[in-house]
Amino acid sequence: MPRRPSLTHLQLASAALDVVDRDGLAGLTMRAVAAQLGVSTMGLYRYVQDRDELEELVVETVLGEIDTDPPGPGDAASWREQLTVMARRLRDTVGTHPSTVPLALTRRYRSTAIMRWSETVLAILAGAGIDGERRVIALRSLLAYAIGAIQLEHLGGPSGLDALATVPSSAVSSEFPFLADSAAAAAGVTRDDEFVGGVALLLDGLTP
Amino acid sequence: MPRRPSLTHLQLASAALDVVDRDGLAGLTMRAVAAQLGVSTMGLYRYVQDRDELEELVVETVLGEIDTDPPGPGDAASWREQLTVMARRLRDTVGTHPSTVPLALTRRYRSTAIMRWSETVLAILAGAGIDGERRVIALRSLLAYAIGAIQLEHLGGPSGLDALATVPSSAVSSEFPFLADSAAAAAGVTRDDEFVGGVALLLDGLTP
DNA sequence: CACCGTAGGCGTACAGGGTACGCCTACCAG
DNA sequence: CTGGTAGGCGTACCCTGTACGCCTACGGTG
Repeated sequence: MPRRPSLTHLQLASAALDVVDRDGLAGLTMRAVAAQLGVSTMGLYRYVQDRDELEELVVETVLGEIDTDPPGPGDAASWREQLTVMARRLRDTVGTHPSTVPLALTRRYRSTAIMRWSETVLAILAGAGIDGERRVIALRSLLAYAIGAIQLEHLGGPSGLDALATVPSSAVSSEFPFLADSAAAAAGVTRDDEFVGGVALLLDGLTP
Repeated sequence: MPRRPSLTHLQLASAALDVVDRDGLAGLTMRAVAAQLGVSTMGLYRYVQDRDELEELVVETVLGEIDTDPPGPGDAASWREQLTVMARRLRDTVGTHPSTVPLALTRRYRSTAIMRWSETVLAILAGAGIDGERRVIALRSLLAYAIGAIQLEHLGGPSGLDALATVPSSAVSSEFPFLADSAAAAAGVTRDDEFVGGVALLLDGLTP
């Protein structure tokens, strides 16, 4: 069995991640990644079937950085706090590589990292006495909320709140009075407040 | 001012939407849309700056189909029911064109359709006596949840619940016991239950 | 130590894709 | 009838992803 492979999947993934972080998602090209590695373009196809598989690798790498250990009772006493920590970890980790957000969230992925995250969340929910279908819905809701919130945060809030806060044109104000009003109120809400606030709503809903 | 434009933006948009619904997102090509309209490829650039703008047009068309009239008291008496109706409308409309989901959710859009939706939601929230920053967070949370849920639904649940439900391999079961258990419980939960269940959690959180 | 089969490595080439550019042509004012 | 204006589009270019086939390094065998 002559000639060992000279690259590892991990090298591939982090090279690709470097490219994305530097040149944005549009810059993620087989040629660019190959150049980053000092390898010929086609060399990549030794390690990856497809450009698709390369993207999957990037996503897995990013998601793999999520700390999925159960939050120790030291860090967070109540299950509410523990779930908040988990949600934050997901958001903060993905937020470290903003350009990969569309990738991570659009891709049809069956990520083991997300499965580990889900497993820990389910364990916390179980500890809170939430079971059966109720627990299924809780997990999906938390995940759905986190995904959507990350997206809104990084792709420019389509609610228009941010934009309206900076440019409250009177035309907009008259057609969307509530939106204009909310834009003003939104000025006092940080991204973090917003994210954690939404998590709190869900958790309130879970609390009997 | 000789020669009127022979196409309207609406024609462009619906041709593009036809292409997407037929050939999937990958089939959305300047050439394909042009062919659909019986026009030369470059003809499209009379109406659209960019492929990007074409995609925006598609997104706006889909989102424009959302009914953003306030749900009449006839349809839904309580504000909870009204908000549920609004969330459902968003989800159901986007679900009509599944291929556009990555587009609608990935794109950095400042959609007037979403603004109209937001305005109506804010009005309902105001009617429920929810004001100020609390209302901002409520809107963002509902929107974030809806976006994430739509995504999970159409891009293959990354929680793996669906996959696990059909293939509960023992290896997975032992490594992810809670996930395996939840997969079984998930079998009894329909997509609709799941979506509305998450909305209910948020609304419970909003109810004092 | 020579050799050769095997499997990794990569250069070339091609089929799409987006779009810049410039000519052609239909229309309307005079 | 005619000239100018602005829409319409064919051509051509560059940039992707990737199929294909040669080249080369290695390690077991004689």
